[in-house]
Amino acid sequence: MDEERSLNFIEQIVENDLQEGKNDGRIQTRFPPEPNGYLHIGHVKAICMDFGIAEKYKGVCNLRFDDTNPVKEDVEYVDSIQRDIQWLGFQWGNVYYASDYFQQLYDLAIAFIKHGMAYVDEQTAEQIAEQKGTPTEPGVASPYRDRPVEENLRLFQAMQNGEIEEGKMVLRAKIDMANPNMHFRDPIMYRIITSHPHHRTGRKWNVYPMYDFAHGQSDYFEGVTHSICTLEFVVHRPLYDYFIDKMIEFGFQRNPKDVNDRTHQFEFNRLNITYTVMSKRKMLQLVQEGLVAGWDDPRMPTVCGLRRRGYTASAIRRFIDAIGYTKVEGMIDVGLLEHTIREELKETAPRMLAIFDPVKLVITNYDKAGETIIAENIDGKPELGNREMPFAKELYIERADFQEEGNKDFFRLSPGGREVRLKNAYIIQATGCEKDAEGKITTVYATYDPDSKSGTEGGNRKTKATINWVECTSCVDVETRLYDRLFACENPSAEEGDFRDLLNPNSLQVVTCKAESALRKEMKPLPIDGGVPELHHYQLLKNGFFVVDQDTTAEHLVLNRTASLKDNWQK
RNA sequence: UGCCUAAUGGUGUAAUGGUAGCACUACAGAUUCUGGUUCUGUCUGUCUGGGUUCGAGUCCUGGUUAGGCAACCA
Repeated sequence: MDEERSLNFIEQIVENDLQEGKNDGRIQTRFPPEPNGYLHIGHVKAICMDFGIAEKYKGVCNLRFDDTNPVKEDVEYVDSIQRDIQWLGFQWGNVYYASDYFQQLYDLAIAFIKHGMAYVDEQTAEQIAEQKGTPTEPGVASPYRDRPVEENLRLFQAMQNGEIEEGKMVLRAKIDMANPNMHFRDPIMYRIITSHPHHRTGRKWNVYPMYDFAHGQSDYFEGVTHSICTLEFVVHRPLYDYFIDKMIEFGFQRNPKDVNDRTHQFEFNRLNITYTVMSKRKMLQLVQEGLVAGWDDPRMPTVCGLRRRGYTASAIRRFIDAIGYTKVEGMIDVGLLEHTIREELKETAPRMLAIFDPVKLVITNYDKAGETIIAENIDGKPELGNREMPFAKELYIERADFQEEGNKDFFRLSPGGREVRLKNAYIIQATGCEKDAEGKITTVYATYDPDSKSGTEGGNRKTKATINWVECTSCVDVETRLYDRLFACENPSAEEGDFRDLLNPNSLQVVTCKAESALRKEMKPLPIDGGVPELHHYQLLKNGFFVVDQDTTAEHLVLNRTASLKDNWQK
């Protein structure tokens, strides 16, 4: 019997609403990104919530682009957002745009004016900000606050007709300049934008609604029942409700039979992860200043970055599932994200041998030619197939696997020391080494036991260590990009000063290693599936999980390290 | 000197008035043809004062601390 997983607080609200028969048992959510950047893992948390609730309670989740600010938005982002959501494995009901509602919102604004609840303000942005007061002091009224309705109507129409210069006038809701909630101090409903065409409506509109005058109404027009967002919008909720109340009052009611058929906003905690930044502004800066290679740089917390790093959609979703939803603003250890991808890849990623810091090993008593070893892709999982490994007298091994002077804590090769297994092959024993003029070891010598081959009866002998090797003539050079955390400190956003000074200088290390010949099959351009390069994962034994990078060509194989293996052998 | 949120091991999250549990991390031991994995075990927690109750992490109340709110951004 499975332990019943407890509901998060949003699911509890939804189940209560369902029990009470709200909205006729209808569940509708939406994911409302602004198309002004690439999706990051913080968005994924929202996506899993919005789509997850709809899926779980047999409702629908629509994708709505909140495209009310043409200055910052672009179709490029519309496309990438859709691609990323689909890659994550979610399916929306419809694609909507806030710009679909520009006419309705304009009509609604006219209604506000006619009811004496909105006015055109001609002050500068600075003057308006100044009059807003502070959280502890009330604001003061604009001199234009009591303009006659007809004048407001005329001026607002002039704004839309393009007769007024950008920045010269705004439409404000007439609410309460002394309200303890700053958002109620006559919030701006509309501003003029003529400098940029809208990516969908072109030059049709010269006035554009602000978030607070667009978001709730858009939810309402669509029939959203649960409008779920992050905690920083808690203070907006009263205004969200206010505008919808007025809209119903003014006869813009969606379902005339039922005043309770309406949307409510709920808020959960935003995702913060150690050693990274999640702000679009900072991420944009990293990209534009070339501090990372692009939005899909494998160090970036973007969906495309994580994907290029080798994170699978299922691992990302399991991570989101593991961290949960609450109202506590916390900081998630990036180690948990790494744990989820290791958990998956350890079951699925074929193993390969590669040598990162090679030294030649000569097996002095080996004289066979053309020997090939058959190795399982994953030990103990024959169903995942096997591969061929050429074996010969001369191999490369890791420099760190040989010590001229061993000790009891060192399990690997040293002259006269322990017997050591060559992975999937023979047991050897070091006999000595050769050095160059600087004293650097150039060759290690060993003898092997011909009866100790893996898989044979004589091969059952235990050794304390097993080491990596590749055969010298067949191995292939592979560029590996070894990634580490982007920032050197846990919470870059909390530090004083410029966040760029906190970058980890060693977040990318490029090393060419010698990998076993089986990896040659990857030396071709990566197939593209649905606009997204396919992910081919490997574990380079003892080194970590790697994924084939899209820079790979027929001549040049590039592997990104997704995550290292845990290493308890440090001292 | 405002309004709004919140506070459970190092981190994240459960417990919905009735045994403070799970995951990650850390540490120890066992296993292992990866010093990985796996298994076993250990450490560590209800912000604080008062109240209600047979019983409070949970309810009430005072405090403390942290975060959000003063864009013609979303």
